[in-house]
Amino acid sequence: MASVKPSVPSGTRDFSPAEMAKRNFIFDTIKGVFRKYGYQQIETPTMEKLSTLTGKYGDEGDKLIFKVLNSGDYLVKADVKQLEDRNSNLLTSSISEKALRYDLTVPFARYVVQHQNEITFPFKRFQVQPVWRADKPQKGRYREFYQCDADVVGSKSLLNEAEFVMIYDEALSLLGLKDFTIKINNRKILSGIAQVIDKYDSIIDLTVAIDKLDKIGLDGVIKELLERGFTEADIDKLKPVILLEGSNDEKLQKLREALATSEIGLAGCDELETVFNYLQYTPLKKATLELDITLARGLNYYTGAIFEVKTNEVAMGSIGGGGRYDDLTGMFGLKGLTGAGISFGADRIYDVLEELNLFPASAVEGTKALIICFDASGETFALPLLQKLRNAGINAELYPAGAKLKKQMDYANNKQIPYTILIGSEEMQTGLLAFKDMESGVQEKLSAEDILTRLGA
RNA sequence: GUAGGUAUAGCUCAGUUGGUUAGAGCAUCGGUUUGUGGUACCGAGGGUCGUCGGUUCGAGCCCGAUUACUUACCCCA
Repeated sequence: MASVKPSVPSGTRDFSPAEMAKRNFIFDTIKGVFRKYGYQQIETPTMEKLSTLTGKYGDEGDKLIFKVLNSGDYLVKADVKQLEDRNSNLLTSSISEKALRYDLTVPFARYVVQHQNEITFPFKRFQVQPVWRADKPQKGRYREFYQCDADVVGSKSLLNEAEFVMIYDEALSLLGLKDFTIKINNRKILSGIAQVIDKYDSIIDLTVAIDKLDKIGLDGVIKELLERGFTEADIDKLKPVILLEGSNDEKLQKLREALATSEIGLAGCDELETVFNYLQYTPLKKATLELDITLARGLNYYTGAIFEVKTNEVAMGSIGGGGRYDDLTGMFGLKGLTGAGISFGADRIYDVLEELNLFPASAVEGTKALIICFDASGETFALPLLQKLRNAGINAELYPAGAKLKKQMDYANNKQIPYTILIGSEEMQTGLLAFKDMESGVQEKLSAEDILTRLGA
């Protein structure tokens, strides 16, 4: 049999022990903060019914859903006409009924509707699981990646929005970031702007264009707006709003003036002001909260607040985002439930922490002590000590089989084990073991009890 | 979907205008050293040069196709 060169599908990755330790540091920190704020963890299946997912992410999104082929002889049940026509799109529905989860929000909505009688509202849940997208991978963009979501359904209160800001602030501060900006905007303000220039129907084009301000600059935005059918007069009205400056309060003030004729726009201003007010009572640790009118985000289902988080320490896309979406569960037949949520981009946070060298040494909790025997006769002597170490909560190993010392030492070095305990005939006779600090090379004769003490037991 | 780039040892990559037997570093294994690792030295294993076809006396190198990977755009986290 020809051997196949081992590799993983593009856009997916293996994670080494060292990487997993760092990833778990991120996940554990974020989960801890979620729990602290009263969010409870759920998980949903890797696969959802295809019908649950289709139509929720727009036409582009539907194409990016990984479909799972039906079990058994799926072609028997395939639609003959579509098969002959080579019509992949239509054929899909007759050969695939399941698909990989595309995000955590839609499965969550399904969960809420399905379990509505068991849930006490407002329901605060968090979820940390991988999602899959059949996208073309590129830098910082994978076909399998993790989302860390916290959402609350069944509460219109803007306290939730304020709490999201606090969660971002606390979690990212705990991860070691020192300078990051939580950008906040409100979909209603964007609607108001579109209303004021009388282009309410073109709100998507409007937001897609101004969202790119920091990427392509004002001239680029103007060009894009012109291409999308906006007039010079529209743009003249837009400019002062897009280029707002000053403190959040000053921006709000100017916005109220600009949006005076738009009821919905003013409602958005009111909401933002309420959130800002709440946050006056809970000072932020490291985050800067910034009202950013150009923040639109691609997701069109946001109806109120919109969040995006960026680090100011390295050049990197957003490391978190979220917002409020009314009628989250409406697509599954449960009307009138509002939801709001945030998400942490764990993979990007990883890159940021790596670049800034912010992973603490404690994140890598490997073996602390390796017992090395000169020959197999030391093994039975070593076992009781090994158990004592482990009972004391010290990660410890006994090198299996009687390998040469060099090999055992190399093993300790490669695994970055800081201490070795050497056992030979002399040690077994005297009961004093060779305790070696692998970094300094210093070796001492210590009793088992002293070794336990030295290792902090 | 659009447009580029790359493909040679387990990994990272050299390889001259096309010319004998395919190169290095790292990694692995063994030895110098049978009670002591990191450093050093010596040695070994490991390749259908992505695949198929073409040009040529001769192709890792030139041409075409194909596949995989990768980068940017659209979009997204």
